[in-house]
This record gives sequence, structure tokens and C-alpha cells, in this order.
Amino acid sequence: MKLKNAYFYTLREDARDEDSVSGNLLVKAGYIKKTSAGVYMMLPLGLRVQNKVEDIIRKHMNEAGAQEVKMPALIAAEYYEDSGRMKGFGPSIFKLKDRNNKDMVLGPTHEELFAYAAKSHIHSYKNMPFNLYQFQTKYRDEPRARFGLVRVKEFVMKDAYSFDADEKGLDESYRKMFEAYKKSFDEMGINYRIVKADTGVMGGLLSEEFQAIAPLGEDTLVYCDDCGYSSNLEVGKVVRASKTYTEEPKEKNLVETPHCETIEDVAKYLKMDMKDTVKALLMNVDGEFVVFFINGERELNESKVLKLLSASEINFADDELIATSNAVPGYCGPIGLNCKVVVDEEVLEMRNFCCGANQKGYHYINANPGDISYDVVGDITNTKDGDLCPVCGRPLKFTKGIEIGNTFKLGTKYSKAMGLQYADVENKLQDVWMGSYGIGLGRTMAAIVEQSHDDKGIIWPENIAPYKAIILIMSTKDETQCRIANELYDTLTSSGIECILDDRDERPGVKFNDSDLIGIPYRVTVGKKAADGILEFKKRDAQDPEELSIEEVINRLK
RNA sequence: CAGAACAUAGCUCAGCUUGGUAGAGCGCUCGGUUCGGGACCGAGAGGCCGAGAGUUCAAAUCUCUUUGUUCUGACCA
Repeated sequence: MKLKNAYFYTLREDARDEDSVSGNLLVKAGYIKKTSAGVYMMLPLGLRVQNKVEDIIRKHMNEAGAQEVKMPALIAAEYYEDSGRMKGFGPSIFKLKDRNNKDMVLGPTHEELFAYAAKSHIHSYKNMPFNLYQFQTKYRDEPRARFGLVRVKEFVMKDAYSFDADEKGLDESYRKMFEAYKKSFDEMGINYRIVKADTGVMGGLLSEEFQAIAPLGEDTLVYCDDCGYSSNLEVGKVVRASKTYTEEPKEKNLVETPHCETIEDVAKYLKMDMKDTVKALLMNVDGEFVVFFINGERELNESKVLKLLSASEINFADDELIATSNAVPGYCGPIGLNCKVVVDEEVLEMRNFCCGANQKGYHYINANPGDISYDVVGDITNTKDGDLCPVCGRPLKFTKGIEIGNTFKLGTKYSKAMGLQYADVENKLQDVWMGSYGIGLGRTMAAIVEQSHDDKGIIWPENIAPYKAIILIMSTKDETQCRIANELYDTLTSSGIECILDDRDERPGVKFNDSDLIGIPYRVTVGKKAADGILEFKKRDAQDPEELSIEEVINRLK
């Protein structure tokens, strides 16, 4: 690409409405442009990067034996009604009607259609295994788009689906995809960690996430360097450091705690440690009023709760629901409460804790497990700093991650819903075992920029940079410089090395800064010494340039 | 969905409190001087002040409504 006659621009100032480093840099460097919240244009440079990411994934998908297809984005709503996910996705699914008033959706994910497509091929166990994949635009009406390309309403995803006759087959298909993912992300130069995750809306047997390590990540990853255990915060079993609660139980005591509506207030007022308090969470679980009691310094884990109670939805309870009990918001406690009560395992081990008294302005101190009544007990909180590895018992470590890929062993959930069956050796009908595997392309781009940039701009890893090299002409009025730069550009281009020629009539400083901002891995400067056959060669992240002959430059780039 | 902030030139913003001819820097055009890390001088082009209603002799400025964007939370493969 020769810049003089190309669609190319950079911005000199930070984008006002970008809240992440990667979003700002990609906008500033002219890779993407926001059209509305969570919807972006892919400009020429941006599309080239996305295509590189796509090509790498495609290569590894094909190597793993998957076949590429393309499903529509516009889909009749009935497919999602049949699988029950119209409800599951709820308001996150884009709904529309065609001119005949038929309900349609913009596909948020494609399990249903792939299962439907698989029906045409699967009749007998002899028709499996196989694996189909696509690169498709997904639409999700996210409650809050943010962080540039990290959380958007429209994005391209690579999604793959495997079909097997039994669980053993699924295990093998899953392993192949898992390996293909590792190879893909390794090739892109991403620093990532694989964690166990919640199966969420997808359902199924197992979910693992590929998380790019980045401080702005929306997920918290928990891992253990000693045994290799790692999981998303949302699923890890809580193993507390031992010997926390050894005191002898005392007699409970009612104390006045005026205007202490939060557990922080109470702890401060009574000069207690938060870890010696029990807090209440007043929730609406599928329409039923349920109060949860957990240690004051922990957080309720909603997906663990849903699993424990076999429920599908959990929200904070509204005043009307709370009024069905004697619970007093701010002073709710597990002693003498007349509604469904769920306690965390930890609470039953605590000694002499503080909790609400179900009277406005009063708490108990020195309460003990023997004082309380409850309906259900379980592990219902998030792992936190100080907890131990559930496998080897050593202290856990924490980091933030951006979920760039996800693999699911779906089992037979969708094949059952979609009636996807086959005849086995004994001519008996069996459900097909499915797996699904996704990678968000834009999110992967964003994660790479989050991991690889400096104060001047993006630093693309070589394999996904939009171009490998950029050639700067210092003075476009100097005919020798122009000739040498153009010859170099032609030589490189014709030997398949993608490069940019900055032949704009700009001052050198502008060219240096733009070249750093857009993050091309290698920079060749054609300047004063070009007439003597000497060019400057600099890697984007190197300190100083080196002087090389034209031949050497070509060799270094090959 | 709840709370809050913002919306003025292509970009980043001032002006609003106290109503009275639409502003700056960058970018853009033309001329000149420059030319190895976002140069300088001069002359220009460019805005229905997000949209709608109201108050007023007069509204970018005050009031209400509405739309969009962003933030905090909720939510979220």
C-alpha cells in the first residue's frame, strides 16, 4: 500500500469516548471507527488484522479436519424457540419481524442451525464424527457495550461444532479443537491461560475458556502455579485457609447498631473485622423470596446458587417480595427468619459472629451456628484472595483475563432439543454428542493490543500485523530517495512481503510517529545515506535503528 | 433497568454561572519559509451550538421533553 493515494488517517488526540487502551489506540490509528455504542466499522488496516487472525484460525481448523460453512445471520425465531434459548438469552437477542409478521432473530450463536444442518447428514453412526465451522457475524444486545472491541453488539466469531456418536468420540473431537486453539493463539503471540468455566446459557458438561491475560479483563482467573490448577473465579470451589475458626462458642447478645445498613457500617460501628460478620442477601430466585447468608467479606456466586437450587434466574428481591417475610433490609439475620434460608458452608464453621437481628437498628454479636435455622447449605461464594488451591492446597493466585475463546462439551442437550438422532450398530436410535467451540476475532485483536503496546502506539506481533514492514521516504523531493524506496517496495511486494510505502509529502516526524502508532513490526527509513546505498532498519520495539545495505534489508525481511 | 455526567467546526475542547453578532488549538485549502521525531509566518474555507417545545424584545446560554454517548451499578458465552 502506498499511503499517498490510500485511505489512511491517524488521529492526533485520544478518542473521547473510548474507555480502554486498545479501543483508543485502534481508533486513533485508524483501524476501526465507532458507528454507535458497541458497533464498529472495520477500516482497511483493521480488516487486514482481522483477516490475519481469521487465516491463522482457519489453517488450524482445517488441519484439525473441520469443514468450513457459512450460516445466515438472519434466522427464523422458531429455531431458538425449539431449543428453549429464546428465553435463555432473553433481552440479549436481537428480535425483528419480516413483512409477513414472521418472528426473526439476528443470530447470537449458532448451535441450533448447526444441529439442523447436521440432521441432513446424520442417519447412522457411520456418518460421524465430523466437525463444521464458520466465521460469522454474531449479534448480541449487550446491556453495556464497552472497552472498544472487547464487548460489542456485533462481532465476527469463529464457531465450530463437532458431532459424535458417543461421549468417547466427543472427548476426542474436543481434544482436537483444544489443540487447534492452543496452536492458533500461540501463533498469534498471545499470552493466555486456559481456565475451567461455567457452562452458563450454553449448558452441557464442560466449559473451558482461553483467557488473554490483561488488567482490563472482565473475568477474574484463579490459578495455582504449583499444580497447574486454573479456573474462572465463578466456578472454583472455595477452600479456605485452615484453622480460621477455633474459638469456644459464647452466648449471643443483642446490641444496638443505629443507622448501620451495610455490613461495612456494622463492622466499623462495632469495631469488628468484616470476616467475623455474616451478611444477608435478599434475593428473588425464580419468583421465590430466598435469603442467603455468607461471610461478611465474601461475595455471593450466582451461578453456584442457580446450580445448587436448580433455579434459572436470580435477582435482588424487590420491596414487595421482601414484605412477604419478617426480613428487615439492612438488619436481616439468620436467627428467627421466616422464609427460605440458604447458608454458605463457611457460616456453619464460624464462631461468635455478628449478624442482623431482624429488628431495625439491632444486630446480634457472638452468634453461633447452633443459633440459626436454615433450609439449604452449600458452597455459594466466590473464591477470594487467601483461599487455597482445591487440588493441592497451596495459596491461589489471581489475575484478570479477556475471554478470547471458549470450548464446550455440550453433550446431548441440543441434539435432544432439535431431535438429532442416529441409528447405532443395533439399529437403536441414539442422541448425537455435540461440542461447540468459539473464538471472537475482534476481541482477540483487542486483547493483543492490550498486551502489546507502548506510549507511542500499537506493537503488532509479526503474524497478525496488517503489514510486515513500512518504508519511510524522508524527503519526497529527493528523487534518489523516492527511486530507491519505490524499487525496494516493488521488490518486497513482488516477493510476497506485505509492506507500506509512506510516500506522503509529510515531515519526517509525522511519518515516524504514524509508523509507531500503527505498530508495523519493521521500519525501513530511506534518508540521506540512501544515495550511498545505506538504509535504516528498525524493529518496532527496538531501541535504536541499525544501518544496513539495501540487500541486507531485503534479506532481513524475507 | 437504576443513578450520574456529557452533547458547540473533521478531531480535542472553551463559551453557559450573570441571555445580546459563534470561539481556540490541531487538522484542511492557498502562498511563503522550512525539511531526520507530530515545524514556522501570512491569508482562507468550515458550525441549524444533538433534536423538539417553552420562557423572553432577544436563547449555545434559562425551563421541560426527547435522542445519543459515556461513567457507576445491575446484567453478561
